[in-house]
Amino acid sequence: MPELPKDYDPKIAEPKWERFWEEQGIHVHEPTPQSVTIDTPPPTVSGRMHIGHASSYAQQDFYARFHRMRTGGKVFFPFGTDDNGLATERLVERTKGVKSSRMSRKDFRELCMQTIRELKPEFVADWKRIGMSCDFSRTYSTIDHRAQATSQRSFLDLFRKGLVFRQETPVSWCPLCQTAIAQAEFENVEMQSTFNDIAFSCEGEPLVIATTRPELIPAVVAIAAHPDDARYAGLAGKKATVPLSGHEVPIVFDEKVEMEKGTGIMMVSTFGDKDDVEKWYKHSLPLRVVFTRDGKLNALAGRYEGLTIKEARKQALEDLKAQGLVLQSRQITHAVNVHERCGTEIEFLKTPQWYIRVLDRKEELLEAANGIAWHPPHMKVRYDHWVENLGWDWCISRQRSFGVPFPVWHDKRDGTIHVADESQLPVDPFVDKPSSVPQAEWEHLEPETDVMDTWATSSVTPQIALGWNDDPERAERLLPMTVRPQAHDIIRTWAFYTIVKSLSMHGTVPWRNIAISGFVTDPHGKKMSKSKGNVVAPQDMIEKYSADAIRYWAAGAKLGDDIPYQEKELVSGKKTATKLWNASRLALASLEGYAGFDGAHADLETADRWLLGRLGALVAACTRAFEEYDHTRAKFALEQFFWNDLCDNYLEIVKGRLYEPKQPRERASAQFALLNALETVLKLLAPFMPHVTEEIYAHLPAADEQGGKARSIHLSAWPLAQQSWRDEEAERVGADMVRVIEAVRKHKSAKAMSMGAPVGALRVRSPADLSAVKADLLSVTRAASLEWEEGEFSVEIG
RNA sequence: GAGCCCGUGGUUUAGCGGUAUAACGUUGCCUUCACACGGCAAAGGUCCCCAGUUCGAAUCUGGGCGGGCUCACCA
Repeated sequence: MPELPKDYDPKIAEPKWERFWEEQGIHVHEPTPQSVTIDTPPPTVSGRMHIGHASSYAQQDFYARFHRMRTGGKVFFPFGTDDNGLATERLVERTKGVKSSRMSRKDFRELCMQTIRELKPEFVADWKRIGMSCDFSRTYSTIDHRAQATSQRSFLDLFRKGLVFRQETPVSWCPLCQTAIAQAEFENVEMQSTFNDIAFSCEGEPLVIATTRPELIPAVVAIAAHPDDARYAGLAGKKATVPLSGHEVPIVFDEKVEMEKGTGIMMVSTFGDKDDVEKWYKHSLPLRVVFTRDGKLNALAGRYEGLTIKEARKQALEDLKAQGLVLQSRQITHAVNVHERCGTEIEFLKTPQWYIRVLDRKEELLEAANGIAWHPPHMKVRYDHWVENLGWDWCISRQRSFGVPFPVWHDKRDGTIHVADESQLPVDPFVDKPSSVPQAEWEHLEPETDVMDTWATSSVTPQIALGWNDDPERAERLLPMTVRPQAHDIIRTWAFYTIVKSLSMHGTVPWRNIAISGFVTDPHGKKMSKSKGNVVAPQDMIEKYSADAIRYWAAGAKLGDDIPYQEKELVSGKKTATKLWNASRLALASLEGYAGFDGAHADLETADRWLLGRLGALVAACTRAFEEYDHTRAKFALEQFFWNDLCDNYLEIVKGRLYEPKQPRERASAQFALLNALETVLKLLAPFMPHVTEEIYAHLPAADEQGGKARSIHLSAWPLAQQSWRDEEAERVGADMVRVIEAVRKHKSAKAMSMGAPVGALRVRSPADLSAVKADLLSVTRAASLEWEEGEFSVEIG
């Protein structure tokens, strides 16, 4: 019998098994329509993995490993990294000390590619090191050729369906990043601001308007009041004169003006915010743009030209004060939309952009979400809410350089748009030419300079992973995928955009299930962030406690629930692994000479049938929990069984029969139950603790696995919930037996006796007949004798 | 301003109609015979508050209070 060494060292064993899995291709799987397919989130290459990643990816891996065992290896679990777009540009600028604006597009793109190549191996290593069972042999990047081709093909598909359009319209703009951004990239920040009452004039009469943005006064195109506001009814048809610049603007009436706010009458400029944009459209107002793309003021702003928005704000206010036009100023705190990546206040700029239609498809998008099972169900509300409140179509163009290029050229002569042919993807319009256009015409073409939003590509992760670009029909047979695991912060982006794309491209939802994980917070439930300095490096924790311990901790967090991170909680995973190791050591050592139990289930000793009955219930509970994405319930049930039933009670009960059997048969009975329990517990625990269970599994006797032992526990068959193991009578007897053991322990503890110390005669009364387990009870309690009679439970110890 | 989630011993948490689960921590005892990274035992809870439904509520309903998250508010 293969003996287990005394100690288990995860520092050696874990990397060893990770190499084994990879070398043996344990997780490699070519998907078929019967496969369980997982739309793994590609993490953004950014330094290193953090503890939040560790926990949410561990949770995904639980399902992958469970289903892999259940389906005999038919789990498609791809891995990719997201490494294009603004986040990557910023990473490259930071680590290389460069500015993209000072480099050529070509050089910057090359530097980005090179930087990713440098950082990626170490970055991906962290994912392997927490035991992710992804198929790393097909790791993709959202900027590699296949991803670019897939993204471009998706664009062409939508373009040909009329779901993509190009329009010059006011768009949310980040003056720092100098690009358009989408609604989903807004972040709200409370800011201090000054609300100023400014005197405009109307036919010689003062007209007081409150604003926080005096620098926008030169951009004012109208004054607006509520149609029901009696104070301003008389202004109908009149013109107001704008201070500083002196131009005249019409007075319009609009229900959206709040009468109670400020002075009840407001200026409309092009553009201060979303409402200005709305009024501009609604009242067909002229355009007076005072900003440039980099957030400075232009010639139309007169003497403010060249100042930044903030400088101009200050200067304009001073000028107005000097002219006595500021009647009142008060400090207020108000919410301002900023760009989530850089914190810069968002402006609106009329520029040509590419959009995907979503606004007129809200119904369809809401309906689609009903076709996906949300885990937990309440997370769907966030999606619904987002869709209901969409204010813009999805702007997918970015005025940046490191992204997937649009497969588009413009004809200089008449602006005609030419797109690439599907067969030539991926294309870079700076380098390639559209095959549909005769060569003679190429000189008239100029490339589309914008690149796509990173979400325009990460929204096709199912298609990238399933190889849709190479074989669309096959990929479509594999859709929808089984599950999308992701965190709740990107429901409005990643989940939403993926649904938009899949509906548009294939007319189906991208996945049948979506499993939303929570966040790891600091011990007080606050978000972790670099700025708060409360981030935790999982690498250190792996070193200290093992990857299995971190995974075990992550298994304690329900889907959707945030987990407060407390280092001490990693201890329990480590202890569980050690306990498992030691229990296995005992079990394997006591299997010496075991050649199977020759008999039917009913021939097993009662205590053994009790254990197997409990085990059967455990298997059923764990299986159902995993099927329902409720890993915490599986963990809880396992923990109970393993520590209480198996270790504390059963192992103590059968030691006598294992070490000093009165007859070989009672020993074989215990060995049968013990081996089954051990093997089953290992398998049920394998999704949570893949390394230590693999190490122990390798030492299990080969003969006892039905159908032979698998190469890896992770390819072994998930245990069946054996109905034949359930045994009501044995479970009733077992329960009372445990009560007797507890009573004796309590007695010994009260007398300060060792648990191994002998006691005198036991007189036991209990509802269940304990005569069948008398020998086991005498052995575990070390009692001199035992007398049993039926009755209300009681134990007397002589 | 709106929505969603949560509120159980010092901390984290299970249960979700019959007064409560476990871990960590605390205290005491126990080391030949898998494990002191262990075992046993003890102390510690008006299950946020109020009202209702019910024979009975931590569990259901309504209303508060507190925390977290999300969306809106940007003149």
